[in-house]
Amino acid sequence: MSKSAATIRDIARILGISKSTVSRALNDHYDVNPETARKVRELATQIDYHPNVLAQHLKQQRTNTIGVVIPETVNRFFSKAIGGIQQVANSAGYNVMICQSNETLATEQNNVRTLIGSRVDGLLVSVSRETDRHEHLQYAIDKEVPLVFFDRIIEELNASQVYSDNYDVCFQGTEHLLTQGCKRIAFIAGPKHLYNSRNRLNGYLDALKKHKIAINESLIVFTNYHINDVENYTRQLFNLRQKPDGIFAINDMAALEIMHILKKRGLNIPKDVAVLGFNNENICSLIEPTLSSIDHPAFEMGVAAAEILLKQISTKEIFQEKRLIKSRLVIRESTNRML
Amino acid sequence: MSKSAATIRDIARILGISKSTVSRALNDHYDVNPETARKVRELATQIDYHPNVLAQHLKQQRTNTIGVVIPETVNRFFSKAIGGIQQVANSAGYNVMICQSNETLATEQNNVRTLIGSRVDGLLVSVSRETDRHEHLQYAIDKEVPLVFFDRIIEELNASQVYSDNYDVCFQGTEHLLTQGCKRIAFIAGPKHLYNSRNRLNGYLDALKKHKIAINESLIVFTNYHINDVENYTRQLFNLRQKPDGIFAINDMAALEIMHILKKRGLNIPKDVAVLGFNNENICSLIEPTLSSIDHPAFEMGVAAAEILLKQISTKEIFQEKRLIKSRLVIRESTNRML
DNA sequence: CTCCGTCCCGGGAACGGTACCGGAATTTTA
DNA sequence: TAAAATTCCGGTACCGTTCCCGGGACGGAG
Repeated sequence: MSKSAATIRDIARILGISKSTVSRALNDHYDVNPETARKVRELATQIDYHPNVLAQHLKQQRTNTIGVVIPETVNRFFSKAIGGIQQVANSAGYNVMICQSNETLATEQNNVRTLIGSRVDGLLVSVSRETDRHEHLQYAIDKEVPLVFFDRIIEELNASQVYSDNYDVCFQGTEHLLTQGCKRIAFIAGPKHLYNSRNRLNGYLDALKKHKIAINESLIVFTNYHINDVENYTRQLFNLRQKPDGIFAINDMAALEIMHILKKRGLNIPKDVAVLGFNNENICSLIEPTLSSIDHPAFEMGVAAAEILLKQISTKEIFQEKRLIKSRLVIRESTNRML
Repeated sequence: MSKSAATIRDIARILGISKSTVSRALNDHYDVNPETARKVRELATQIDYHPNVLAQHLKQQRTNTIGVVIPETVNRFFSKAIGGIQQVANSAGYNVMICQSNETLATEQNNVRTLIGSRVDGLLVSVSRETDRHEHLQYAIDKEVPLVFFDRIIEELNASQVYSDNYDVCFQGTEHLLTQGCKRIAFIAGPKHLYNSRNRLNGYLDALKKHKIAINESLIVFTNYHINDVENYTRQLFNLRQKPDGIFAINDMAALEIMHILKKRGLNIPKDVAVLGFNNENICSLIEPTLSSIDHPAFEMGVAAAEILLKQISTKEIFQEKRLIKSRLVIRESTNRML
């Protein structure tokens, strides 16, 4: 026993029956005497038998595992989404294999390849900020590996997607800043080639248009989600002749750093500058002033993505489902000038 | 081609050679004509052949995968550690399978079982806050699955461990608060049965002893890392006749919430109450006052744990290595009364 | 008594690789 | 020129399952 695990043929040998019978007994199939089935099961627990899943997977050509490719787990949005994914997957008897692209295209390509190589039953992908091409994802589709994008989607590809209404909520957030009296709203945007970034920016732009505010290119900053840029572009923005009186930031951490810098400059938030974040982290309600933000439901998106993927796997059909998970504007002190 | 992937025997059939030769060619073994090897490789890329890793794993009785069990990915300490683990693992050609226990013993037991069932080559574990028994981990040891604990270790078990000097750094942190003039330091501790919690608490207690400060039980709070307790115990602490003038919190989020509550009560930090956090999140330097904290090197611990595990796997030896990763006290405004 | 159906069970072929071993063909050495 | 060594290759067993298929035993119906 000790070293190498017990196999089905050990049970067969000890009981003096064939391994086919043991297999049937263990999988409670028909065509097996209840008495022998009982003996098999008894012996199995006794000698601590556990089926070799590798062999099972090889035989039945599926792994009961879904692969997840995300930019990075330290990003709270994604770590929350993983929670949702795992909840759904585990309760359906699936394992989850997580790969981080570290926000680079090259490792994302690697991840997809190795996951497909590991014969995962399906793929959940949120692309890196660098991903401006997608042969690797097309490859998965060609191989007929079920694929669902979530949050950072590639709209051109024929795959299911779970997305949020970035356009609407940014429109709404910008409008909120306008109603607070902001005239010069800076927008900290993400990389241009990302679908989400474009939608968010368009929401901002259209809100300005609706309210007949001229668009000022110098108030729009394109970042790469790098935290260390923040100081630079904040300085630039506030060296303008026409300084911003409102900022819509790409995420809460950036918003916090911006607020920190502005406070050091002696500016009052929200009186002098209103600041709006994105993601609605816990911290938003713990700082001073409390930070208005966009609630971006990560867990729910993970749940939805996993559900769609599992449906796709079980039905073996290749369909394209698009599910919208709504975001929500949460107003706190940092944009509330009415207090 | 289309549906089912190309196999080694497809190549053999097309080239009119045996599959053994193909196998040798692909694994560039000796005993194969360079010319045939070239033809094999050529055809392999041409028909997009990729070895079936399941079959390989089954044959060679190893999976090139390490299993990781952590409480939860939303905890930034662990998501950072995952980064370190994956860096080491991937560059050594290993895959990583991550499971979350969600801080419960039951799912931790499940995780360990399924990972062992999946025949991972080794296990990296940081136990849940509930884990007060460890048959499931002993089981891994009995099965001779290499096992390395990190951060949240079980000292009684005969396995390698990567830990940090919780005792020292808490001693140091407490002493720092004392030198700032604090007389009544509250300590927000973790669950008593966790090794780390005990060490931290002991560091605090011994620092008080060294400075001949009487220990006041009502200043010690045992929590479960639940954020929602914070308001309760903060209220309790400040309803005491002898209110604390210093707080050593279990993590930065708790510290932030405490500061938030105290500020609403009109208390000045650090003058009235000095606050010390734990983990040294980015946010520490972005809030007001900036938060002193303990730098707890998550990434490095992940790296160290993975390194030890891989060494253990490759040498096939069962040894017990204990590696200390030093933490560091980072002093900022929230505990600096000298300004 | 034969025939047929039901209930169990075993043999063996897969799944897709790897590796040992033996042997044929060719080259080197005595 | 015969013997030995080298080079290259194929056959086959095996990893641990699942599953199809064939068949023996037994009972009831004709």
